[in-house]
Amino acid sequence: MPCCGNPTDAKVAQAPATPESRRRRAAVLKALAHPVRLLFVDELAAGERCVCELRELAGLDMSTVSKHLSVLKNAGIVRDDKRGQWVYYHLCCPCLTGFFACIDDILFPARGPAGKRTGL
Amino acid sequence: MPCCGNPTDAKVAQAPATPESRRRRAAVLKALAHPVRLLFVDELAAGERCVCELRELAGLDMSTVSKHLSVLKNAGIVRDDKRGQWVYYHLCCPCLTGFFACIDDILFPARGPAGKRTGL
DNA sequence: CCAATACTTGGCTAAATTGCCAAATATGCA
DNA sequence: TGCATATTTGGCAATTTAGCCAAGTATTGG
Repeated sequence: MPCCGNPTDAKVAQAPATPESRRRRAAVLKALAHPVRLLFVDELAAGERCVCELRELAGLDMSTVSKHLSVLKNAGIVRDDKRGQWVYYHLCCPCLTGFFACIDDILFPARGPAGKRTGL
Repeated sequence: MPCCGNPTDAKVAQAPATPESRRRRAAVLKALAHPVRLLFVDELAAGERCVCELRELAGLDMSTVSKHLSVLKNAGIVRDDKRGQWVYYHLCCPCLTGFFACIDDILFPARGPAGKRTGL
């Protein structure tokens, strides 16, 4: 069972958002809001990876990769697991696929004109 | 029918992400990644609102509110509709409720320890 | 123990973000 | 027309972000 269920189940009837819940949700969104971090999330959806694998995938400096991963970790999106010389990262929540389908509906609406937007 | 369907339907079996799709998804996430903009999205989920209503809700300068709305608009999340003296904003995509349920599963995992995270 | 590999942290710069104020634009009413 | 209200835009200061390099820590192999 995916952790998010589907939009018609009980999860959706959530408590009203509060300033605090919005602040925390914004923090998660902000952590995801970078192309390189989305790349890592995509990759980790297929299984755990060590930092050097992700470094090669992204083609960035190891320190940059490490900082991106710490952003994801602090947001609760991934966890790390040090085994010997390597640190392996994995996703905490498998729900992100449905999540991205939702974003893509904003990007590529199936129905009606999108209206004008810039720079997306 | 919600625009996003549920995680088990065809929407989820999407084309593999590309650098471009990640860039665009990141842009949507970034637009949502602010507490005030989440407040507006919550409010607009109940129906259209004019800028001055949102201004009062947020307690911010009108110019600040206008800029937040333009961020949401440029990301394709809301549209505006000028009627007389007022500009009304409304959500483009009703899928955001399920979307937030997914974020909340990261924030409040139902199963297992969350591991350490900071500053969320 | 020493060197190599894996990773993180600190520091720097350039760029982006957020909030406000002030000014410009648009609409409606008298 | 002329003023008030609604909204957007420009500009500024403070803060944050993203990338790199350099330096520090940890683990393995010889």
